[in-house]
Amino acid sequence: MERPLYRVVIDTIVERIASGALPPGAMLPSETQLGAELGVSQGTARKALGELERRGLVQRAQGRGTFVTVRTPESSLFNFFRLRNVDGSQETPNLEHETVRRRKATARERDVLYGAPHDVIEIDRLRSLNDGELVHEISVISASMFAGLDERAPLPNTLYVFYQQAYSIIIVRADEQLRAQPACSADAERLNVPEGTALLCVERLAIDVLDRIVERRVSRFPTRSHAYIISLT
Amino acid sequence: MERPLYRVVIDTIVERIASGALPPGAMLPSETQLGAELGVSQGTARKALGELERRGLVQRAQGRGTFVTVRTPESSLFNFFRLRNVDGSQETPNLEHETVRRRKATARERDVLYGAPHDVIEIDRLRSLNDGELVHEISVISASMFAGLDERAPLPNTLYVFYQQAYSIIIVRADEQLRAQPACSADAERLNVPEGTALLCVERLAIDVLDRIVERRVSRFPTRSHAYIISLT
DNA sequence: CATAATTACTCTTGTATAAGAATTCATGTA
DNA sequence: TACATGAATTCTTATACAAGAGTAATTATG
Repeated sequence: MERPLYRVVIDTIVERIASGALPPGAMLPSETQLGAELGVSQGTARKALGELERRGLVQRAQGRGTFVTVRTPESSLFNFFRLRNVDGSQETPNLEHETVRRRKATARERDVLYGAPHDVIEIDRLRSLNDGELVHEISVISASMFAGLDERAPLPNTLYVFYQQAYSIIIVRADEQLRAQPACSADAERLNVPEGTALLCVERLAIDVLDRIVERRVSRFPTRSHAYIISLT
Repeated sequence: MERPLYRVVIDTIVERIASGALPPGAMLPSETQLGAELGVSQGTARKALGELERRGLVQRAQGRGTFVTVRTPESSLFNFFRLRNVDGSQETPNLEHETVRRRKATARERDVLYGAPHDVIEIDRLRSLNDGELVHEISVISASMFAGLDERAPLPNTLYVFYQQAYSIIIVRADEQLRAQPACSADAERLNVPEGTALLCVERLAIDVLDRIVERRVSRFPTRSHAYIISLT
């Protein structure tokens, strides 16, 4: 079973990006150089780079070159924060409250997170949108994979950008389950809504470029002035 | 302002599929034939076909050929019906009740639907999942674009397959807004849940291959034993 | 002489073409 | 039935040329 050459090139570059050898913003070798280095033609290197561009891992511009995609707070929000105003516009949520602590993993977390960690770091955050609507998020990550993260509070607003910059862990996909649930008393107090209010509840598994489930996140929020928007293809 | 050749090829094939000249399941000309017919090389025809495959409009198999994607009830459900069991498995919903009627479009519908129709057809359906959970859907389409549809009840379970087969209208995208809302008394009666139960409310605009908004659909359902699942990239 | 505009050059990716390999499927034959 | 053969298809790789972007040299201009 032999991989095609262009796939070998893809895997090589993915590995270099995942390892941090090619950091965000770095310029990749040109098609010609890459082909010479890996012993394939320029056209084959080109095919690989095109596929990586489709995956969003690199960005290309005629005359300039190919660059590792820089995940800015804006682009990260655009991709992975689906809450929008009714007119479709987006706003950056503000951090209202944050607690970070290290604890033992639950059975479910050990099952689902990459490496079946014994200890996890739990990031509990309350975020607010401009008109006062609140979002409660609990993110759970492996303590060994993100060593020392629990001592670096306060954390940046967009965690995935931070994961990439500080740990070379690049989130490329998120699988989500959505439910509508009534607010319990704790929810009601946190989110400043009456108990029993219908909340949108999102359970997310975030997956990195090496196809590892890196984070489990549960979000709860009302949808009075905002909606979760998505495009199915 | 000149389109690249491969884009001309893409547009040509899209137009043939949208017009019904290439019906679902039809075999496309081979790369060589297509190239000869349109005056481009085999490689350029190939590039166009590859892009159409990525869009899901055609399916290709080495040694067999290229075929217009057949939208089966299964594939249509997989793409556009996001409700799944907690284990990720999918089941086909059963039709419990259906009413189809023709009426004047509301201002919002005229705004949003392609062609700003004066009259629309409203398809009101109640569907059930295996364990009894109910889903209420209201689909609204242009009466002129879907002439005679209101006299063809009962309609098939999967409308998008029917749209393609009977009207050559191919849905390729759906933009959705999700909210959590309490069940009103009408909801409660229809869905057999207590009034005030948290419901997931989905407003969908379905878009066809020519980028026209063809249908507006509003769904409401509880998420006790099922969840709306989605993968973000 | 200083400075701005132009030109030429080199590097990059984008587009187009072609040839051979791999796969599938039908058909003929033992 | 089993197997070989051949024709048709897509898949992989390679190569040539076009076009965009940046830089340095050159020229024009005050």
